[in-house]
This record gives sequence, C-alpha cells and structure tokens, in this order.
Amino acid sequence: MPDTKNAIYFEVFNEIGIIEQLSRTLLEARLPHGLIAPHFAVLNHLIRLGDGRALIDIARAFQVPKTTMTHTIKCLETNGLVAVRPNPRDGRSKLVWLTSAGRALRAKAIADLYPDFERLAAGFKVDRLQDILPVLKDLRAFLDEDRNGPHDKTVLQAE
Amino acid sequence: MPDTKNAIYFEVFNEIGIIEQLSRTLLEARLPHGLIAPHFAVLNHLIRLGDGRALIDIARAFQVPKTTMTHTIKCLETNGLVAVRPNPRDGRSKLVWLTSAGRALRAKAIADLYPDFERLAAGFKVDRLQDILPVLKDLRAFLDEDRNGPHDKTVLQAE
DNA sequence: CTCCTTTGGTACGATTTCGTACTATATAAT
DNA sequence: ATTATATAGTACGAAATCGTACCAAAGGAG
Repeated sequence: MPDTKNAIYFEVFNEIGIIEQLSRTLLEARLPHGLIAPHFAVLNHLIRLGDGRALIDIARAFQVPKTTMTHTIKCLETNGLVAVRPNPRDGRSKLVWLTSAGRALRAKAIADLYPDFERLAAGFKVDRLQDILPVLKDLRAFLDEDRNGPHDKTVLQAE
Repeated sequence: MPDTKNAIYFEVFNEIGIIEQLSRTLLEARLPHGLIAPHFAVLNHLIRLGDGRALIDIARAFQVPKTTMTHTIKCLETNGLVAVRPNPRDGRSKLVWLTSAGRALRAKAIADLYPDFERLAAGFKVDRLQDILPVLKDLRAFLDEDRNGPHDKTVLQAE
C-alpha cells in the first residue's frame, strides 16, 4: 500500500513543519529585539560543536546558501556576539568565534524559555517526547546523509 | 530534574527544526520554478480544510502576519492557482478559492515526491514514523492551543 | 612554473517576510 | 442614530533569504 505509506511521510513532515513554526515563534518571543531564530541557531551551533568554524561549514550545516550565512554572521558580528578572523591555514576562509557576550546571550535565551517549557510540561508529558527523540534523531541523520548521497535525478531533470 | 527535562524539550525542537529545513529543501526541489514551500502549504491547506476561506483565517492558521499572507496569496493568484473573491457576508474580507490548476499542481507536487519517499522508505522503516505521528499531532495541537491560551506574560513584559 | 579547475567569500539585485501605519467595513455601546 | 471600538485588508519600508556573477586563494595537471 504505497499510498498509505506516502501519506504517513507526508503527514509527518507536515506536522513537523507546523511545530517548527510554532516553536520558532515561542523562541523569538524570548530573544532580544532584532535577534531572530537563525541568529540564535548559529550561536547554539557554535556552542554545541565548538567555535572557530569556517563560514562555509556553518552554511552547509544549516543547508543555506553561503550568501545567507555571510549576512547572518555579519549581523551577529555587528552585535558583538561573534568575532570573525581570517583562517591562518586558508587565505580564502574566515573562522567564526564566539564572544563572551555571544555565550551569555545564548544562555540567557535558554533560561528565558523555562516558563514556556514549564507550561509545556504541565500539559504534555515529557516522556512522550523522550520516546520520539531517538526517531527524530535518526530521521534527521538519514535526511542529512541523503542530501549528499545518490539522489533520484530523474524527476529533477524532467522538471 | 528540570534541567534534564528542559534539555529534552530543547533537543526535540532543535531536531524538528533541522528536519523541517531538510524536508523543505526536498519539497522545493520538486516544485515548479518560482514556487516555494509556503505557496504549496497554502494550496495544501485549502485542499485539506476546504477552500473559500478568508485571507485572515489562512494567515492565522500559519501563524504569519496578514501582510505576509496577502503577498503569498497574490503570488498564487498571479499564477492562476487560486481565485480571490469578495466575501458576500463581510465587505472587509476576501475569500480564497482553489482553481483547477491549483488542485492539479498540488497533486502533481505530491506525486513528484514519490521518488523521495521511496528513497526514505528504503533506508527508514515507515513503522517508526507511524509510531511518532500521534505524538507529533498532539504536540502540534498543544502548541496551537497554547498560543491562544493563558500565556506566562511575566518574562514577556520584563523583556 | 604555468594553466586550469575548484573552493571560500562578497557584491548586487530579486523575492519573501514582517512591522507600522492607514483605509474601509463591521460590531458594540449608549 | 451616533459614536467608539474592533477587524480585514493593503501600502510602504526594513530586514532576511537566495540566485547569479565575480574575485581571491588553493589544489592539480602538464
């Protein structure tokens, strides 16, 4: 029953899209004025995976064009949240480092989300989310792997 | 252990954000040139919940400003995918109807996604997604409810 | 070394998203 | 009926995202 199967995929991605939208709105309500989700996402990325990364690597991690990341980084730099320095081992690339202000802002944003999480905990058992987390991680890993792997180009070419 | 609990929420939303990004890229690769995910999302919304809806209701459903929806609808209208008519029961609002071209394009986009779903099915058991679907639906429903319900305004006002 | 290709980053313009201000219509209050 | 308030949509400008073109540096082939 491929129709039923595809309907499930479609529905899962649809729900995920809506949840992303709603959770992003929650996050941005807790960020200082002028700072939006992508800015926070970069700070979070640099904390989680370590800073001193090249702009192009960050762009690839977020699946956005490098021009977009140039703009995002410049905004973070203007606000003193990251420092951009040339890569001593590659004259083309620039490395992005977190400032203490950047680390502090990321920590404060997460702390400010506590009331939202408390509200969520009151109406939604955390166990259920813990149960689906491994599946989400695997799905993300698969899609992440897939976009570099052998795509089906047939329909793309027919486009 | 509130820290552990919040970490799970945070991680779930983070994974969902990445999956949304990756799945959106997959979708847009299958859409005709110039049409992007939000356009498709509106067509899909009108199919699922029925057309003849007011612009403001669609905007609220997607949690976007009405100015954004005005722009999106105008783009769909320009491409002949929806028809906008005045609401006979309210001189202020306009109702959005699907055209046959709009229905056809939505159907074709879903059909064109089949190769992607097949690839996904090969590497990822559909059962696992089916299992998490109810949780995702409930989470979406909770967040949807929550944004209209009694928020914790304390931090918002302190902002 | 020289030529060629690839890669990292930016400049620029087009499209999308969004906040503010404004108009027109509907609803409520009296 | 008149006034006030709320709502639906748009006009406009700012910021974000993205595609294309371009430049500088790195890597490879000969």
